[in-house]
Amino acid sequence: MNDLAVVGERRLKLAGKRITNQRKLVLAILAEADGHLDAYDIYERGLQRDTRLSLSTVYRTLNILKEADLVRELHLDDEHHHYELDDQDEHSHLVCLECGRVIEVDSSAFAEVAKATGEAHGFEIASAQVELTGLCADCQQS
Amino acid sequence: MNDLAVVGERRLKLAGKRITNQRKLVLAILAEADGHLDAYDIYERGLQRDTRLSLSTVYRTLNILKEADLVRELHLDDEHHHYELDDQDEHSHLVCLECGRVIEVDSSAFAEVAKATGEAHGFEIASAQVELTGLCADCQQS
DNA sequence: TTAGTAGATGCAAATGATTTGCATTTGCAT
DNA sequence: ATGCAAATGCAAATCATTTGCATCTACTAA
Repeated sequence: MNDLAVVGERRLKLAGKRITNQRKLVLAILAEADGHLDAYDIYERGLQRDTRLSLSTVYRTLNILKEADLVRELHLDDEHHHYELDDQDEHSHLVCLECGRVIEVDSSAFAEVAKATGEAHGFEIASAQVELTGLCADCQQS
Repeated sequence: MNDLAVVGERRLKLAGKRITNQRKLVLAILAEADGHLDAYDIYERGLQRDTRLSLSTVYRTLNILKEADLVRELHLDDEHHHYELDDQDEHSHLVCLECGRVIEVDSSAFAEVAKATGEAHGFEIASAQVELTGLCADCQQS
């Protein structure tokens, strides 16, 4: 099992939550994935390992993980949400309008600007969501 | 009628769309508002001026305006979308986690970083959505 | 200016993601 | 090991958004 999942369990317990098989499963899937899964993706992958998993539990678990700041909810498109473990390392998403490909890019530069922007308005920034859309290299040739 | 609404009508016509009373109404409401309306807000305000307006038309109109790059769809929370006229001037949103207040801030600095980030990955950036969350000055005192 | 028509609208029903009520199961503290 | 509050599965409920269809209307061509 991935380190990130272990950390997740620790933090869940700390938040007074029980460590159930389903929660371990969701955490493990999120930790193994390279990111951007939606609830149904997680449900499908989870079912392959344990038939004792329902879509509602996936949603409930995601909400708990979100509240515990263990996962981030992304708005990559407006169909449904996507989720990824919040591993604290600064990155944002580049979404190709043509092929839908999503790549992660370092975004420490954005974080700095965010902090400065917040300060200028008396805000204490908790998080910055940056979603960039455009055309990827491949799709620019059409 | 606001300049922005006039520009909107011109661009709608250019896109081969008809200028109907309902579309004028939605544009006018968006132009007058200081931003961040959701579909229902627009519907309610519209009804006060013209009973001939349905919620579906508001949604259909918003989608058309979105495709014509006349409005931006925001993801300020995960309840529903918010919309604002895309007046081309660079700004992003600061959302207070406590009171929900939303303020607009200049974001040309983000735009620059976005462009550079895109270039570094062969992407041609079309738009950058930046949503910052945190605690506003007032709410920090609690 | 007017008639014809494709495009737009209203209404109600459909959709689809997410949430919830409730009976049953299961972590985990004692 | 035991008990009970928390978690789960299922199906039904929600709620934002979309869509089918009959009716209406903006705009084009005569």
